[in-house]
Amino acid sequence: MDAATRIDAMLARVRADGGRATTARRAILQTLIDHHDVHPTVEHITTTVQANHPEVAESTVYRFLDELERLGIVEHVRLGHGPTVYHFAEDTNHHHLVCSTCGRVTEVPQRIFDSLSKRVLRDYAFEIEARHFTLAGRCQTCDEQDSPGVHGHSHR
Amino acid sequence: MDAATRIDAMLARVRADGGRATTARRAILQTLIDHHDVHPTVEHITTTVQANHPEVAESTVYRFLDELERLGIVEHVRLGHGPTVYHFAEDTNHHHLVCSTCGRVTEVPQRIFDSLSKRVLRDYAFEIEARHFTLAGRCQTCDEQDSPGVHGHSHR
DNA sequence: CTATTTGCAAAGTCTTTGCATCGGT
DNA sequence: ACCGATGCAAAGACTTTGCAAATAG
Repeated sequence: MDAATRIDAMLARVRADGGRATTARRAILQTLIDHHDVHPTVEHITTTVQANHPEVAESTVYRFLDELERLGIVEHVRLGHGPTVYHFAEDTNHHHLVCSTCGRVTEVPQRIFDSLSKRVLRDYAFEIEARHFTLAGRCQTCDEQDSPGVHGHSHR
Repeated sequence: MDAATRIDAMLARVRADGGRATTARRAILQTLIDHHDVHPTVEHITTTVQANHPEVAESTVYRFLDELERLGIVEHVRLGHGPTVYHFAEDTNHHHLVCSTCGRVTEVPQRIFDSLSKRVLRDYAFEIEARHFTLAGRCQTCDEQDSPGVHGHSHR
């Protein structure tokens, strides 16, 4: 499915909810698609959109992302100390490992979590929200870089 | 180990790092101990401390928590849209399931995550930081309350 | 005594909101 | 035309920082 088609499909859901398909919204969705691999922030999205549509305001991005989240199209995660990052929720068949040193995102399939989810549901009567399976850690590259040091103070 | 002893032990680590044991710091640690089950925010901690020490400023709490985190004594988590919450890092043998509806925290033992961690390390060369194993979801009580609705919009 | 810590206030960062105007349907 | 969306600016929530005074060691 190409980007234009995906955008139309998502805007169809927006309209089904009483929302409208505007230029700014198309551009925001385009940016989300183009940068889906970097978990963009609102600032990142706004700057990118403004390259072609200089008038688009940050508040528009915030408001549309809220709406997309309400519709279940995107999710947000707040890692570390920085601003919130957004990504599509539709990618329901995989989750993310975010390296807390280099920020690289590794995708892992949902099935990795299946047995854990089942066990927690059975033993603790708690249904984990799959979309919050974003886990922090260290990728191999960063781990090798300063493995001599044991503490790994990052001092933010 | 009683609270006074735990506080002394933690202040000993602070002093070993060149820090000092002050009244405000004792009160903050006492509050962290008393409220360890609710993942307190800075505001929560400050208000509690101020009951006995009205002069203690919020900035003091922020600064001391930063230091405790740097020393590996506490960790922070940012869930949903609200402020950062803090908890002891020492509780290394369990993790938290936080209900996104009622906020209740369920503790689960570390071993639940062991096989997942190993698998991710082996297959993806990624070492998950155990302390970020806080997972969101729905507890049974909340799940039963509005199970008829399928979507469960929470509107933040 | 000296270096760290504190309270206070100001500044900073990220996010939300009010409102007149604009634009999609 | 109608009602939702937008830009802008202001306000809000949370956090950090500067600095002189206070205090631990």
